[in-house]
Amino acid sequence: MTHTQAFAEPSDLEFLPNVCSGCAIRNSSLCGALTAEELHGLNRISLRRKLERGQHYAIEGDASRQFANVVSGVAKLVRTARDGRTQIVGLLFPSDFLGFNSKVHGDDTELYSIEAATDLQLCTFPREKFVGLLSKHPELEHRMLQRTFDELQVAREWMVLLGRKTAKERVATFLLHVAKRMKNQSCTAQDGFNLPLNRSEIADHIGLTVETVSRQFSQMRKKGILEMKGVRHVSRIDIDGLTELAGF
Amino acid sequence: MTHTQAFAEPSDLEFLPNVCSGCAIRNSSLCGALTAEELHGLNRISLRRKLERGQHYAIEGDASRQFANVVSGVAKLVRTARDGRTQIVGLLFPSDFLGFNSKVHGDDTELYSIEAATDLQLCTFPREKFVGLLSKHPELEHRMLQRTFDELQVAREWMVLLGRKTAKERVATFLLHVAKRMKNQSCTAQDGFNLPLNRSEIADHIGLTVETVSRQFSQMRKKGILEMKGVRHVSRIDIDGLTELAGF
DNA sequence: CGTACGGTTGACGAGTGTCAAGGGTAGTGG
DNA sequence: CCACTACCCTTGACACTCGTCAACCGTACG
Repeated sequence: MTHTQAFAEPSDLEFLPNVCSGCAIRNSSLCGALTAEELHGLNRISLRRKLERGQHYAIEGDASRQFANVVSGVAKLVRTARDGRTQIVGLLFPSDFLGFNSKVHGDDTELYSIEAATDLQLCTFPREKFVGLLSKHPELEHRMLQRTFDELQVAREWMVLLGRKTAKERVATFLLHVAKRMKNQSCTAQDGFNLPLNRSEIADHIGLTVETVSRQFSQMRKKGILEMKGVRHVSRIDIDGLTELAGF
Repeated sequence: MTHTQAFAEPSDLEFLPNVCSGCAIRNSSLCGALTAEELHGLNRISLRRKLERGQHYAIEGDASRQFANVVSGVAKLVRTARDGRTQIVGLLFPSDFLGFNSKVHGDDTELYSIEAATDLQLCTFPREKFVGLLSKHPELEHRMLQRTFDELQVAREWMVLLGRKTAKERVATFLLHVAKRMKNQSCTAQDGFNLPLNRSEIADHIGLTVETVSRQFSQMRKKGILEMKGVRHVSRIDIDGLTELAGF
């Protein structure tokens, strides 16, 4: 653990590659494990990519050729059945990493579709190059491991939600979870946040129908636990009230 | 990637520590990343531990001080609510690793109870020593990463099950999953396998009630998709039939 | 201004949970 | 070896939450 994980000092900034130097997730993402010189190397093989809400970045079953960091916006991991049932198995927020869906080596197929839930900016790199970096930088692999544990942790909490919680508990848990992740980023804590998913996507994430989600929102608004401006913007939530409702 | 991952050759065997040399999971577990000499080191700090069905290895909220490999038997990761609702968020089969529930470093508390679902043999090591090994052996960390991805993958498939599948689909998926994992190990493929969970535990794993699980078992037996000898032993399953029922 | 899409609300129904009773089975002790 | 007990499993009757279907509303956009 000899590696520096320090936040970029002003003196460091001038040495960062152009793209990386202004990057909002420079330190919170995996890249935080890399020195300025190493970032230069990564920057040469990386490509910024913008997607609009609803666009697909990858499709379930396709070969996966790229890795990426989420720079801004929210992406969703989606599994869809032939009969139309869908489940969102993960949300990716800024500084989250995507593309490692199963095996680290080998030509893999995507296990889930990756879609832009909101307008999205990604920083992508070719698969092989990144795997090469991994084996050269133990600290990078270490961060990756840590991140994967965190994702596993989130997935298991979601198993509890999907397996045992009531509709009300699910919506409360969802709101708390999103609030936590949205406030960690650019959005100022004061003025609430925009939901990264519409009602139908929320339903697909917490295992309900649109109608049930909508009804729960209405009830919570009526009780004053939740205040909204429009259908997407949450202007205030009662954290304690929601925590009470969230169960477990 | 200079490290050998070769299966133990006869000539290697004499150099293995006593306990490790006869270990059923020597190569399939994380230990497969270590050389004979390294295993000697690990063996000195490791401790075999046996638990009977129902015993707790760790309790949710306690500090976690050990890591362990499952040598034989099946362990379950359990979350229980104050009102009694419980969800099993993971099953650990032989060669699976346990104890890394969130942070790699730091004094962590267990996020789930770990219980012996069947009679269980573990190979345990103190937390700090193992973390030390990790940083000295990139190959070990690499395997760990791979394994964690696999677990994440399983967790997400389970999210699909818990979020969107019907009772029948859940039971079918569960049977296929368990059959696959049980047959990979000692049990001879011919004569079926014993279910590692009772009906109530199965219910807690797939998000149903005991009664619903029982009814689905009965229906499948009636249809001839499932044959059992006693309540625990599955003597035959119709893989294609179950795959059909499993959905998605 | 019209259209399309997403959101909300209501009426109703289905699938699963709840409650209750009875049957098997394994383990224990006489 | 049998009987007793406790626990697990199974089955049935009924209830309830959430899903389905349908209508309507609001907003965004052409």
